[in-house]
Amino acid sequence: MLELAILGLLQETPMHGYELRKELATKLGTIRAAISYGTLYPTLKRLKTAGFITESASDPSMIPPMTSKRGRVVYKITADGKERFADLLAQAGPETYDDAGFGVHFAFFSRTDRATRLRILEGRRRRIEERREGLRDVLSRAAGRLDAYTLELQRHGLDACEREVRWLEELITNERSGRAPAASAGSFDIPATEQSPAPVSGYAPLEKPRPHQDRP
Amino acid sequence: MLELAILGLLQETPMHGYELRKELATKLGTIRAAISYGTLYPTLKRLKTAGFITESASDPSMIPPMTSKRGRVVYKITADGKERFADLLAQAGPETYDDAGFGVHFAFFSRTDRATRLRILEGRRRRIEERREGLRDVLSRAAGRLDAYTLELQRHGLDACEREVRWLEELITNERSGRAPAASAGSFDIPATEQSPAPVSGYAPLEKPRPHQDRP
DNA sequence: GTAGCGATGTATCGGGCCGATACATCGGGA
DNA sequence: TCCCGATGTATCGGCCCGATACATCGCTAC
Repeated sequence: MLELAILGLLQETPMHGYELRKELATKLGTIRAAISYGTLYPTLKRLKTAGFITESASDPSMIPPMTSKRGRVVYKITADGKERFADLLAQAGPETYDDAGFGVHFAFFSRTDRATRLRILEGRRRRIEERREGLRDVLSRAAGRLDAYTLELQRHGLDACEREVRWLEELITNERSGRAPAASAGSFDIPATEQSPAPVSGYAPLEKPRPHQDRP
Repeated sequence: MLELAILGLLQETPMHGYELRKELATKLGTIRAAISYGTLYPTLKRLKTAGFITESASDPSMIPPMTSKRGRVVYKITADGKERFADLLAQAGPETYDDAGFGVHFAFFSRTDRATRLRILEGRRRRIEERREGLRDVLSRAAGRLDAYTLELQRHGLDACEREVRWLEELITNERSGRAPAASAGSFDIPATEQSPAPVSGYAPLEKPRPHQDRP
């Protein structure tokens, strides 16, 4: 799952590890607070071995800091990596519908075609509905066997499930009618670039590629 | 974290692995769908090595099935294990406040004294508030840099945070005023045993110990 | 001026947890 | 009778995390 996220970010612009972690944190802040380096670096190594990314020392012309010793390493996606990213984006296994997997896929929906978006949203809805039914069963059947705190936990979980199903329903409706996802709480507006044609989906904006500056 | 949950369930009644997994699933259904055997059995082995539980073949008088070969293994908590459980319940590290850790602790709140309950609820609230602030920062500062789907994800996450903070606030208020946690959505009532004095908290009920029957 | 501190930066290690898999028995329906 | 689903125990490879180590840079405080 992390593989998809890394490939997705590197598709926008090359980066070094530290930067990648920060971008990951802001893009996936809802899913996972901050990715650990103990995960990030081994994953990068794996991706490099698989030929999906290349690592290169940041070109010396751009470094005022880091005189020598151990320079920072800039990671860059390869053609194979882009292909891999597209594959991962489109294919949906069971792990696509758990909390982490769905979050990552959703975060890259602007690079996903509408059919896939709908498939994933519906798969996720199904998953949450199952969880919801499980909780309802427990609450109705096993209520007498559980203490008040456990019951309160289940109730809160059930509530969250119902809320998420409604959210997904709304998103699905929007997708079908071809509208952008900016449904609720309209206090933040969408950048004007949104109207310009985007590579895959036709309306969702890419991040404007910050030019990977080392120092301004 | 799983260690705490297993010890907690075995405190109620001895069980074998399969049963344990099912109980875990209903008690922690909100936290984690179902614990994997690839986690459960190694953990049980670890607990046994540490002396917190003992494993014994289910007594042959109770087995119509499983003629011989490989009988089921019944796990039982030891005195050390009970002590360990109490320790884990009371002490609160950083991992106590993440999603999984908090959920497990909360599920055993009926065996936790009120001071600890309050400490944990407040720690969790703090944690969620931090996440919430992070999301607000992203939404206000980096809004222009992110696409509409990513923004929608953050908005939904922020919403969930705010909701959870309110829930925690309610629980904290209840704790301070000495009320039971059955606040919202009162369609399920609390078993009558609740009035009887419980070991630690004074009012929250233990599960009624099902007599661990193999076949009725 | 210089000492320290926080941000930037790369990397490894042990351990927890997961999904896939293997193996074995039992009851019941096709 | 035969197979399927539930019950049951167990291992293996792999992902991911927290802790830890090490090194540099820029700023502030003394």
